[in-house]
Amino acid sequence: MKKLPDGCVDLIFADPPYNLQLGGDLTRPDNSRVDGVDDEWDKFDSFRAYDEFTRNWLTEARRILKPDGAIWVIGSYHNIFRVGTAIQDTGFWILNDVIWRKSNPMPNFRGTRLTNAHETLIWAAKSQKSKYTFNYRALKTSNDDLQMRSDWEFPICTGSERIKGEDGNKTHPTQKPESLLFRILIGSTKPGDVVLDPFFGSGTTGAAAKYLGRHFIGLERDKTYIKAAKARIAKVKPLDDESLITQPSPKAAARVPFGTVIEHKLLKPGAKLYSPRKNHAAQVRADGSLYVKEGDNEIQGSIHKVGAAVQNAAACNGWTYWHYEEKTGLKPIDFLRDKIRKGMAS
Amino acid sequence: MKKLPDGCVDLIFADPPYNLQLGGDLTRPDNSRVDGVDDEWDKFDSFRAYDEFTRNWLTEARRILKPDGAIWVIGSYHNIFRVGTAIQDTGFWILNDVIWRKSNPMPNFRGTRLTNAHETLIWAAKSQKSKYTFNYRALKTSNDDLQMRSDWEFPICTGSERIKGEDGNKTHPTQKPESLLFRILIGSTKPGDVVLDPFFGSGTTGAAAKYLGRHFIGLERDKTYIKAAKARIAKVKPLDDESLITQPSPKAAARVPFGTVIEHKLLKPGAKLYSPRKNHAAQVRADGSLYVKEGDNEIQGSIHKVGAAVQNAAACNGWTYWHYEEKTGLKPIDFLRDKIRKGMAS
DNA sequence: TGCTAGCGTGAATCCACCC
DNA sequence: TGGGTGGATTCACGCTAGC
Repeated sequence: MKKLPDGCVDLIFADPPYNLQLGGDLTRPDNSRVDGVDDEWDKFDSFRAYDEFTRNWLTEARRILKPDGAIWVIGSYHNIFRVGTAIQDTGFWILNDVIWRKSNPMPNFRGTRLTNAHETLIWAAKSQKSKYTFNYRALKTSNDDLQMRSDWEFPICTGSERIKGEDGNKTHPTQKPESLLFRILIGSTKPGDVVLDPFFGSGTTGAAAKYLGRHFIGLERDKTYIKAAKARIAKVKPLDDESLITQPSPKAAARVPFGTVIEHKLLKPGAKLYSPRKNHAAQVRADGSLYVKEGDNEIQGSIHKVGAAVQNAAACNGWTYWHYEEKTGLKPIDFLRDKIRKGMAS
Repeated sequence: MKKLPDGCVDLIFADPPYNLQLGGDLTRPDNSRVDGVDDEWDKFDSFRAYDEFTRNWLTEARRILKPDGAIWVIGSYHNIFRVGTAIQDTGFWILNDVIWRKSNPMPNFRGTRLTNAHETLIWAAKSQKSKYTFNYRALKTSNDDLQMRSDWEFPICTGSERIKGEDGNKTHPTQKPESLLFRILIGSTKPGDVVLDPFFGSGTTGAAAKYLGRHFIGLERDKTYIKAAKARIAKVKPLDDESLITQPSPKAAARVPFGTVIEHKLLKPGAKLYSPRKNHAAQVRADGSLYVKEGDNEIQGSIHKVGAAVQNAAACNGWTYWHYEEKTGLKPIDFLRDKIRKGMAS
């Protein structure tokens, strides 16, 4: 990185080590072992050591950037706050933080915390005065003519996109999806721009850059990664100039869990719900569970579980089974979900 | 804040200011006045002052927390990286970062950046050792029986919930939605817990806490805000106790050793237990141990140890692994434990 | 060839209590 | 306080084997 001249690249994308601090082994409920990140390159002695590492590469990165250049950095809660602080301290000007919402994250197997379902990206210009590249129209068009938001949904990198060695194991533990890099490059570079990735890894940045007609420089220490990245990028066929348009992904209806209905106060805790024929009644609790007492039998759980239990059925769609009382009669709680979907609830 | 004693609150929710006007003119370390023309110095001093402010209140917050207490802090990219770094440096242990996805964010009118459609929350325990409160079941139930993720969608605070002055203008610039606080309190406090909000503002924390049967302490300098918050909270009607019961964790249930099942004669010594696919069989002994003989291999021990051994697994939950035979087919012995817990066994 | 059930796996700071 | 043990704990999706 030190060998590169001042002001020679338009954009930097960086996926630095996250400084994860994992304990012992983690197993899934089926006793299989989770293959975590235990590589040497992710080990730092302290926050201070990580901060020094971060400031060093960010300072070099800023030197190499053109005056109107910009940087993207990705991370998780383990490191992103330290990276963000260093970005501000080294003179970059933050433009947005962007959330990559994973459509298929790994669950929290022990039920000890929330499912870690996102990663954070920081987009920053070299300085407050930089006239950074932002292809507003392109992103808006690809988003069904709505302004592109700061939260992006993509699946994690799996299947045939994921690079595997001869042994069938993943070559790189943290390969990023190309779709993520596509959007970044489409939104913040022009064709012909030079993109630098100082933590090249499996070469996702290079593959996306070549595909989209951008030049790239990739820096990487590990020879296995370099070899895999070279082979991968060699296979990429650049798009012709006219095809550099992204396709919007059709979105399914937003999922609205029952707890949301209570959080919106469309139903209050303590409210009564009824089965269609009113032969079963349940009480709503603050946490979004239902409670039924019939004789000596007490049941509690989700609207679906409790609905199934009172009917002695294997499964039940609580949204259509449970009803609330209105002047005009019973209405299914699905009606309330619909209100939220349509934005009719404040 | 300095007046509160050590270790007196269970949870802290903080929405710190991120404007850099912290009162008084900024001065350099050498006491010379900051010249507004010198951007770099200005920026540096601003960040330094903000960091000092942040570290001060976080240190006090940590002192006031009980050993097993936790903190939530909300912010945007202007300040959250500095806050997150300070949280780590003052000894808190980050549990999750959570994204509040705004369903109706303010658009970016000039089209110069992405629509800023989210804010970031950090959830951290007082220390790595803290046994923080996490109502896993409650959140999972309210999320239609799926683990709660780290990205939450709520609308911004508008309409009748938004507090307005006599002039019709909003009283507080960044009033948070009660639904957000609702989920935080349901997920990470118990009824009767004490919640502190050191930047009380319009009192959303107090309103949600009172509604959910939690005590609260609110700190605020601005008299207008105090008055508005008091009036607001006075109107809140607390929920009744029954609605506040949340889905209990199985861990909280009384422990029933396997021997008890035999003592209750729900299983007799000598009875046979089977694995789910009936490929392993074990014999129940009077002392509550199991015995398995497969070829020359003899295994004995607890239901868990023997279950793990026959599967060659590191661990096993014997209650769900071993089944007994009934007319209708195999049933897990967990069913018998449930009978005892419910007092249905003689 | 087509469909399905079952298996594998992903940047993870992943247990609690008793003695 | 450290070791032993009871026993709680998973979502989405791609691939494969089998019918």
